[in-house]
Amino acid sequence: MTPSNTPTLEQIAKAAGVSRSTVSRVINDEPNVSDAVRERVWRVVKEMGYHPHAAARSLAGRRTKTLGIVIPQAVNTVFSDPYFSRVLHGIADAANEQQYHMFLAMVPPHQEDDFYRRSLRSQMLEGVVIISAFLDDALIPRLHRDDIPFVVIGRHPTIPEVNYVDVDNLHGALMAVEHLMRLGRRRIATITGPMNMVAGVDRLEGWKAALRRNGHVVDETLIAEGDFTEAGGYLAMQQLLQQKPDAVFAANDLMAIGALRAIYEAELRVPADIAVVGFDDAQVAAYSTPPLTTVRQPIYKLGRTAAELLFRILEGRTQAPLRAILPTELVIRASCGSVM
Amino acid sequence: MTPSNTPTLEQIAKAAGVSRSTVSRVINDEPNVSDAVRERVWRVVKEMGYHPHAAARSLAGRRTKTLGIVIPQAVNTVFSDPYFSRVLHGIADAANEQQYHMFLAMVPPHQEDDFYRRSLRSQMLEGVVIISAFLDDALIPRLHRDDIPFVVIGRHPTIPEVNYVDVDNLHGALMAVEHLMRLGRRRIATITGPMNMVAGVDRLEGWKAALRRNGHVVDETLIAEGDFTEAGGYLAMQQLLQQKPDAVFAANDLMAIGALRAIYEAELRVPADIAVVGFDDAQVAAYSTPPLTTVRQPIYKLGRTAAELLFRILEGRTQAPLRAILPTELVIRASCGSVM
DNA sequence: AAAATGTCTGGGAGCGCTCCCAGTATAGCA
DNA sequence: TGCTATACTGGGAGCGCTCCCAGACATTTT
Repeated sequence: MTPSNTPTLEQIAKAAGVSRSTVSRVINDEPNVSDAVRERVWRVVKEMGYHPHAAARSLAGRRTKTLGIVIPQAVNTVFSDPYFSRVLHGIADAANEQQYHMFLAMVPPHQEDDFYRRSLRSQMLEGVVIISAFLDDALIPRLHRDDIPFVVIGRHPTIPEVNYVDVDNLHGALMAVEHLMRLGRRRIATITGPMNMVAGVDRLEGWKAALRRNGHVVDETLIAEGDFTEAGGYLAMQQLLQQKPDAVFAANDLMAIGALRAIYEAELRVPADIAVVGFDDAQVAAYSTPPLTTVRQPIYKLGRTAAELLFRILEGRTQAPLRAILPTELVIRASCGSVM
Repeated sequence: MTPSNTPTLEQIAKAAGVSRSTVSRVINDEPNVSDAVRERVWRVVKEMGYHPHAAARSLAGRRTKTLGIVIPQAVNTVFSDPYFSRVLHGIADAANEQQYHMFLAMVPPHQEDDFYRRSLRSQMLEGVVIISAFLDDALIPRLHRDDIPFVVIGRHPTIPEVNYVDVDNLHGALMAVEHLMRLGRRRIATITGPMNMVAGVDRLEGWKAALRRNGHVVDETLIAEGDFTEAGGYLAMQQLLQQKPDAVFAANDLMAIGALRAIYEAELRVPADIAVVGFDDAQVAAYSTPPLTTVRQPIYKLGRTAAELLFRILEGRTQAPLRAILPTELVIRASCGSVM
């Protein structure tokens, strides 16, 4: 399939009048080759269009210079933002800097097992970045058991040795809710994410923490579970409207936009009657009516940092579980009522 | 790094009391192995936790069972929709069905060359899917020259032998514009995409075709070039407002949303004063105010079809340039004025 | 002066598989 | 009964590299 006229090391060696070993040294930039030889070899390499054969390399040496990226496909449908592109972008930039290749696995539900054997155990990957916020992901305990180096994007609450990168969901949510309090809101409801995702759980915790810290009681009737989709936010808001809240914190922007829709249909105004705050600072947030106050998370950085941690693990420069928590930032627009 | 206690074929063979060849036959589901032996080997394979070594396999055989996905990073920033996730999703599903692995390359601008050598020529990839709508992509002529099988997502106008998948941009745009005409609009402007992307060019052609087919003259002052971003759409619309159009066709939804913003700032109403139609049916389209009439394109299918074409090429079942044009569909919402 | 160090080069061994060919046993047919 | 077709099984060769060790030579040290 691929051009079979690709020359091998041996052929280059012959053409340059040196040995296989010397050519290998040259193309790998190793020392102990005279300048004259080095130059001659490079010339022949260019002329003959030599490209090292990846499989041969990783069979002989042990390095594949490849990292895996695992995305459970179910997650994909939940984050229907440019979330993935941006995370991948971050990983890609880090990988490129280290001359690493990226192997992408979008794992269909209930096929983790098959996939695991085919891809992860084939020694094709030096390490893995998992984009997953599912709490019950089966892959994580497995990778951990099999000693395959990996970093998860999204905190892992149950296995303490897991290396992960996450944003400070709790603090971000807390900031958002306290902002609403400062603006005089009293009955602050929340639309949560799915409870099998850390992001969902942690943002709810942030909402609760804000209430407690400010002497409010946590009123369970002001909590409605959503699923990170617009439709879910809409339904959750309809339910919450019966509790007559004067503000709502949605665990992501898409649900906040669904909430806006429900509020308008009930003929209430935002922010006059109900203030709305989202999470993510997705593109839509800036263009909704009114523009959404939201908690921005550094998605690109999340990907980049995950890859960087993985490289540190691969270089063996560290033993301890590695983790990074990136900061979030409150972006104030019109929907919370502080800008009219 | 990866568990080095992974057994090899030879070790399995010894443990099962058979030869290397027999084990190879068993794990590859080849015929000519007695049921008793087959079963015994499988048992030992499971017990010892054998997993074939990918690099060894592809060095010995010639198949890597891996396809590459190339995304010029610049494109990524232009399509800031879930576009990529969905395309990847489509490719992933097709790849999974064929037990193929996916190799992801997000190529930074001006690094095509380096990347090309490292990844594409290393015989790691059996074929490549290119997600690229840039007309001047340097990779395409190169792959073509080097005889590496590939399929491009997005029509390629200059090299006739290129295999590609695209949506019917021209017809989609034409439908949208004719829809506006049927609603009585007379001065229909357009905000184009970048002119170095086929999607941009073809959608503009569709707008022109609709005008011509219906006896209008093509008024160049009703054309403003955008860049597929919200901000670009906003600026283009501001410019177009001076021509007093009664409708505008934007080459994607994000620009349409930017146009809405410009129109509101000029204190005009949509659709009463100006009707707006977008392209893509991105998620935002349904939630803008008013909801956007738009041309839906089957993004998931685009990815899936590209992979399927590639597999057909790899199987050698075809010689001729392979291409597929997928249909678009007009989604009517409020912004065009036919639903009030 | 000989010995010790350092620089450069070549070739053997082997990574873990697949492919091919040569066997051996069993069945099928004259 | 022989002889050929057929089902299995084993082992050599080799994919294109990297790693390691040994040798040739130049340079420094005692």
